[in-house]
Amino acid sequence: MASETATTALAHSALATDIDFLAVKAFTTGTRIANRSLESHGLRVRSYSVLAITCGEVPVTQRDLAEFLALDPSQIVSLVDELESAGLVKREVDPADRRSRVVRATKRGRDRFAAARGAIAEAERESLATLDGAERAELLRLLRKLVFGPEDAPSAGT
Amino acid sequence: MASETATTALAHSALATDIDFLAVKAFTTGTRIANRSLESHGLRVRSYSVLAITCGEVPVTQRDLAEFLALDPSQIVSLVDELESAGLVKREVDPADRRSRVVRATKRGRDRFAAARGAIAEAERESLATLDGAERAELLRLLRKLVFGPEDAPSAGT
DNA sequence: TATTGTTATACTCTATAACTATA
DNA sequence: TATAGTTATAGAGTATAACAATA
Repeated sequence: MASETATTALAHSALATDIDFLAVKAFTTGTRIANRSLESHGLRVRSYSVLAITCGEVPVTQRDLAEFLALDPSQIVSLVDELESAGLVKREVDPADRRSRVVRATKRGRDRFAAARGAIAEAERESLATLDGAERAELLRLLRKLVFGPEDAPSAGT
Repeated sequence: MASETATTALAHSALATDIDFLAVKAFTTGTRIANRSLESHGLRVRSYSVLAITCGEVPVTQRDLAEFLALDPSQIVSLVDELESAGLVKREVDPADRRSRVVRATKRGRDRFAAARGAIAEAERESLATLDGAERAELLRLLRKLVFGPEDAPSAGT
């Protein structure tokens, strides 16, 4: 069977020990699943990410969003445009600095997020099905250290 | 500072415990670094991946490549076109099934791969700098289990 | 002079559908 | 009829550059 040949070839190639390659392979599949799950909520992973952050307690500007999503400010514009025209977030001029726009989720946005969050959790269960609970926890810990750094890593919480 | 606000907001959002989100964030950065490292070798991560596999001992068809890179066969066509016109791989008609093309690295392709592999290793060191050796090993183990499954995972080797 | 948001553009990646040649 | 490879196309993501309003 071709698929057996494929797996064999991959397992014997240099890529089998390339963390970046394996990660991209695993998580592009994860993104695909997540995008399908979000489709019925009118979102994709990127717009979901923006919505999730604006649903938090800390007020954020578009510049803030660009920074930690590691996207160019111009990309944030279209994401916020999209969410705003759907009535999920609104832009507010920052009185302290009238160049800045603080982006906040509306009531409707928070409701949408709550529903979409369930879809994301389900997608994650699917894409991480081969890992047990302890392994997922460890994977989460390693990723947090990668993203937030050794010190800044927020505690895992409850 | 805005960047502190950004990290704080992210750490307090629902995304801080979303494995897929954190993984995508961590490894799109990794891909960016890897692409820059490969630039001087005339490759990108996707063409590097194809080249890496065709440098392995197991002969692979384009269909095989599509399968384990999780790309559409039509995307493989342009990747192989690109590598072939650079003289790094060549297509051979499979005598057993003349529909299939076996893709093999040329001598030049293997040399290029050897050089590029060093660049990839360097990029990986950079993108995983916050993890120590044991953590990288564990991350690799978890990713292999995700990609190859619990049984098919090739042994980590030396 | 520097920064926030915006518009514009080009290139890469992702996702499908249809076609050809072989089986 | 089914499969391997190919061509074509449209939409999403990535990367830059330039501009207006504000600091």
